Amino acid sequence: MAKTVSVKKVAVKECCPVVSRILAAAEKLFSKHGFAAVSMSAIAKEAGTSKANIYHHFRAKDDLHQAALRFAAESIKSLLENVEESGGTVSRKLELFAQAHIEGMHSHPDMSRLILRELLTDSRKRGREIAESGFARNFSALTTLVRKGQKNGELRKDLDPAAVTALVLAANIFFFQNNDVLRHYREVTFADDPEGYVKTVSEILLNGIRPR
Amino acid sequence: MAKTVSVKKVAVKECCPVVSRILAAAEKLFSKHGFAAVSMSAIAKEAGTSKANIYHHFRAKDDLHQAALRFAAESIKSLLENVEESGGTVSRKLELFAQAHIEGMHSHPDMSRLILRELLTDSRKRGREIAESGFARNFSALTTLVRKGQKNGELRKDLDPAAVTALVLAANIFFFQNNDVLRHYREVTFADDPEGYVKTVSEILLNGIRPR
DNA sequence: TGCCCGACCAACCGGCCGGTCAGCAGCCAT
DNA sequence: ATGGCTGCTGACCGGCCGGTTGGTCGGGCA
Repeated sequence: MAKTVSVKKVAVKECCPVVSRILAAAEKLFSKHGFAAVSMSAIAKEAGTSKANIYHHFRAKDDLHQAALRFAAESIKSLLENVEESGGTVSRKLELFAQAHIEGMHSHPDMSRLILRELLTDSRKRGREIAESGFARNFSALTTLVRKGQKNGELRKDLDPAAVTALVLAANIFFFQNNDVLRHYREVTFADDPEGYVKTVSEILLNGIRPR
Repeated sequence: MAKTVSVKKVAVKECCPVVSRILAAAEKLFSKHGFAAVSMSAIAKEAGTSKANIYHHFRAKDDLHQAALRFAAESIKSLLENVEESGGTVSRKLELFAQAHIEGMHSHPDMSRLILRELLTDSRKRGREIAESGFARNFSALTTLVRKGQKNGELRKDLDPAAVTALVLAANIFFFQNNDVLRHYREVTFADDPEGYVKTVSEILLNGIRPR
């Protein structure tokens, strides 16, 4: 009866159809409106079940949020795995990573938004570490790749690899988060063309905006 | 008695001390926890007044949120005004803008977070346009600057000016939003040094990460 | 002095919140 | 048939929510 906050299910993935429906509903609503703005009734309605049934499968609202977050984070495998084995220059790998990263966010917008939202929420919050873990995986993999490029002379050695990594991720996350806003600026033509955006950004990062 | 949703005060700035205290409290709490997660009682407590008194000055919770947002957005003057008259190359001006931009966010974190939070919230929402307006001002001023640099040959002409602008803003906003997360990555050394971060980023953007 | 008006507040309202619980339909083993 | 087990539900709870109300207080003004 103690107020334990441990997570009920370890492998929560697909024990039964209603659970994954609940998780999908939670993911969708939490990512769109935020944790506090979504009621359990709303989630139940979206999942096509009853509120009590959610409490049959999850201990509390916070547990459900954690589970949805964990489920989303699990699905983010290291994007560099496929890229690494593709052969080619580090520059090329960087662009491929960026391409895969932005495409991944685009095809799983709810998951991505859920994680990003948690990332920039108040620290100290439970679940923050889950969001961070997925983020950290990509960050450190990218940094390693940059270091390799510096070692073999393909990239400048006088730059902080973490700063390069931050720039690549920043460009992608910015595009994903602010797409709706950017879309109706007349200066912006790339809002519906993530691939073109990544190409331009890669070109800028690799060769700079000053003429060579 | 009609359910009008117009804003009560046009110049809401400092009609009386308690109003600005309420606005400051709203700005702080909304930016930290989000609209739905903050109760009027909490704002009243933070502002050192009563909930009823807030409703004496603002029609509804949403009105208060709007007012706080408007107040924050008003204070964002075009950061390029001072930069423009500084003379110097376009490259230098770009770096100065970035420096001023990140410093502005750093010294008014609540305002910045409030606006950024609103920016990435569900479209259709009232108040989104307020957040967009401040964003748009900086975006289009920066784009103009980039165009000027392209015209006088200082910057490459084959790059989309909006993409360059997006990259500059992305780098800064990413740094500001994710600072707490980045801080405890061992690869990251620039978390407490925004000036150094901007310098590195500017160098990358101007000259690229490939050796010349 | 008397009065008026805006700033302010304690107490309250209906309603929705997260969370609980007794019990029901179906199904399998006995 | 029957008793228990599982997956699930409608009805309900106390509490907090956004918002209202009736009224106090104090300074300008006649």
